[in-house]
Amino acid sequence: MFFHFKDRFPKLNAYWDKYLPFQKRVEAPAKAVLLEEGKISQHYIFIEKGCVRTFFNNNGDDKTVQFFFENEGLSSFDSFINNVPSTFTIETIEPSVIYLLPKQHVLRLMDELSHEPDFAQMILQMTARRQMHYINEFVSIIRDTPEQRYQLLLSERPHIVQRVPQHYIASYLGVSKVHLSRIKSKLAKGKPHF
Amino acid sequence: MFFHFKDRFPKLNAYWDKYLPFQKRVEAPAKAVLLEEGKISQHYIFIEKGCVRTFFNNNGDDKTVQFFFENEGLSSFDSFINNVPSTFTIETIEPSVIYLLPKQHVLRLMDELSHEPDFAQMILQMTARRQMHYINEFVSIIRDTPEQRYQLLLSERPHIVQRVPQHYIASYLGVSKVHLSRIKSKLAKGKPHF
DNA sequence: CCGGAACGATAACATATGTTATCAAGTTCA
DNA sequence: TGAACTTGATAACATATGTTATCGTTCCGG
Repeated sequence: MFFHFKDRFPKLNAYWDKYLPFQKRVEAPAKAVLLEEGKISQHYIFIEKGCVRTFFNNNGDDKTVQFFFENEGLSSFDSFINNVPSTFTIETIEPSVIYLLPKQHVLRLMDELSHEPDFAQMILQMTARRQMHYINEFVSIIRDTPEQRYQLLLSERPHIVQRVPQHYIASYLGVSKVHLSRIKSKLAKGKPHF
Repeated sequence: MFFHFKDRFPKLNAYWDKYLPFQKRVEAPAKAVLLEEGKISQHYIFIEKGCVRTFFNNNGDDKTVQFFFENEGLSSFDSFINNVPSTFTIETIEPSVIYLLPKQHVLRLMDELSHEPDFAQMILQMTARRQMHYINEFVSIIRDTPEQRYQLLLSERPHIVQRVPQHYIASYLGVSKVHLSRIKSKLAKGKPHF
C-alpha cells in the first residue's frame, strides 16, 4: 500500500529505508501460504520476486480476489489494522522472494509518520485511491460481461494473463474455468494471429 | 464516513459539532442530483431524512453502486480528496433532507483532527473498514448467485428492498430488472406467506 | 381530473454460463 | 524414469440470464 506512494510523497522513502532492517527475507516455493484465512495478520508483506494471490474458500473451491507482483506490498489490511480474523488467505503463485515486516514496526512507522505536517493529506489520498480501486472492481463486474472483463485484463494487465494459471483468473473474473476457456477460444477465432 | 465512528472515537463528536454551523441544509425532491458524474466533488453530504444512491451511466442505462439512508454520510471520496472528476453521480431516491459541508471545512476539520494523538490509528481503522466493505461487495458478486445476493439483501438490509425501486436494486445486484422480477416470483412460490 | 410517466409482472425467445466428463500435454517429485 | 498432479481444451447437456414486447397499476403534474 505505502510503497506505491513513494514517488508522490518522497518523505516516505526515509521512513521506509529506516525500517528495512527489521524485515525478514523469505524464499517461498509456489503455493506457500503467507497468511491463512481466519488468522490475524501479523506482517506487512513485500514482494521482491514472484507473485501472490489473495483468495477465500467457498464450499471447497476457492475464489481469487486479487493478484500481486514484483515491487508490490500488501497485507490483509482490515485484519492487520483492526485485529480481526482475515477474510482471505494470502498464497504465493510462483516461487517467490518475500519480505515480511512485523506489525509492531509498521505501527511504529505509522506513528512516526503521523507527526509529518501533511500526514492527513497523505493518508487520505492513499486510502481514497485504494478505495477507488476496489469500487472499480465492483463496478466492472456489474457493468461488463466476463468476455469484456477478460479483454480488459489482456489489454491493461497482460502480465496477469501471462503468469497466472487460468483457473485462478476464472474465479477472479467470476466465471467457471470451462467458460473462461470458451471465451479464449472464441476470441482466438475472431482475431487470428499469424 | 466519519459519522459512523463517533461511538468508537468519542473525540470526533466535538469536531463534528464544531463544524455543524457551516453545513447548508437542503430539501431535495426525488431524483435530485447532488453531484454529477464528471464533476469534482465539493461537499461532504449528510442525510437527515430520505435516501440516496450513487450510480454511473453505461450506454444509456445506469448502474447503481451503493445506497445511503438516514444518518449516513457520503462523498465521492476519491473525487473529493484527490480533486479528480467523480466516477459516479449522487442522486436522491426519495424527497430528502440533506446537509452539505463544503470541502474547505472538511479539510480544516481533518487538519485539526490530525493533531490528536491517536489520529493515525483512527484514520487507519476507519479506512480499513471502508475498504473491507467494498472488497466484500466484490467478493459477494463473484461468490454468490444473484438469487443468493437478493436473499442476503432481504435478510441483512431489508430497508433497501422496502424503499428502493426494483430496477435500481437489479442493477446493483448485477442483473436485469426482468430477471430480478423472476427471482422474486420464484422465491414467492417456494415460501408462500399467508 | 386527465394523461403520461414510472413501476412492476409476465411471456417467448435467444444467448450465456454452469456442470460433468473426457482427453492431452506438461510438470513435479520420489 | 514413472506415477501423480496440474493445467488447459472441448463436448454435451441443463440451467441461468438477457432482450424485447405487452399489460396492468400506481403515481404525479398540469
